[in-house]
Amino acid sequence: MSNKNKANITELLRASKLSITDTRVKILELFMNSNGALEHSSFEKLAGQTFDRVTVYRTLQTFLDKGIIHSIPTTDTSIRYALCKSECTEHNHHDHHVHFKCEECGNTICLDDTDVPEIHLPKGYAMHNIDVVVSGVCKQCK
Amino acid sequence: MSNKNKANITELLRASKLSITDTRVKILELFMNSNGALEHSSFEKLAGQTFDRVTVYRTLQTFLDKGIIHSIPTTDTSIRYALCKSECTEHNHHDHHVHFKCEECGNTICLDDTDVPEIHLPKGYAMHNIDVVVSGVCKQCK
DNA sequence: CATTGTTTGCAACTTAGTTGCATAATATGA
DNA sequence: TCATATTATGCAACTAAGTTGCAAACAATG
Ligand SMILES: [Mn+2]
Ligand SMILES: [Mn+2]
Ligand SMILES: [Zn+2]
Ligand SMILES: [Zn+2]
Repeated sequence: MSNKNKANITELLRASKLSITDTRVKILELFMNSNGALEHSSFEKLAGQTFDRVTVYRTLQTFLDKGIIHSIPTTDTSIRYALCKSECTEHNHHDHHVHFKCEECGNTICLDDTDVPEIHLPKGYAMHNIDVVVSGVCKQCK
Repeated sequence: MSNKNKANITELLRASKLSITDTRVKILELFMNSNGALEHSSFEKLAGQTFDRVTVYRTLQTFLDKGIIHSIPTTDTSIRYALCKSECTEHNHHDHHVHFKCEECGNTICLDDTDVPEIHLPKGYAMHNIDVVVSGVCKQCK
């Protein structure tokens, strides 16, 4: 982990008015060093260090609340989490990108450059958020 | 439950080469009488009758395998299930519709007439399935 | 209606997620 | 830098979710 990233993390936490703790820094490092979305179990067995399950749950919830990470829906029992872009704030998320889950390697990634197309709901429905999850085979697994 | 629906259910099970059992019929009745997607807990505490949790899990899995129902992804721990349209078969699902989850009433419904728009993935990705889940406020809750 | 294969329910288990509370760590400002 | 107030963490104990093996019950078939 570079010093640059360490500084980023500190800044990110400060900007969200969160105190800078070991767990939070380590979990953010993990996010930054991974190129896919992470599921809950990834955090407990992290690099020698063990984090209490409860702390991980609470940390992820805090990050969600603050708009630091977003969650990606699944039909199995493993919700995934990924870092939000810097434009996301506590009350205004901008995660309008598509998520891709590879059926081969199981990896889930954010396709940041693939826009979510417009959806026209029937009359009477108010839209707050759209989640698009595409499954298939990824670049690497082809 | 009308006789017509009972006949439909029997036919549906037979078409999928599944034997006609109490649990399967009751769970399909529940689907047909509900206008939203159902989560797992809905099935256990059904109308006086109690179903074993294990049986419910196995029945839903069987229905998924046979293309009788489809699952709707969530970011909480309550995957929802809904009946497939008749065109769905074991190896060829046609669930290209949008799902809507109301943040007020919690209800999840299939917007059967709202098509999933085309998505253009980056080069190298093969698409098998698209899930679109919109959250917001539904007709009734407005 | 007897036989065969499938489905169910139970027990026992694993994994996931929650809550309360005492202790430890962080932020702040004197 | 240090004392204090505030917040985060870890532990214990719990509830909920999901899985597996196996014996008994049931449905399909001729
Ligand atoms: Mn994402
Ligand atoms: Mn649907
Ligand atoms: Zn892959
Ligand atoms: Zn509603």
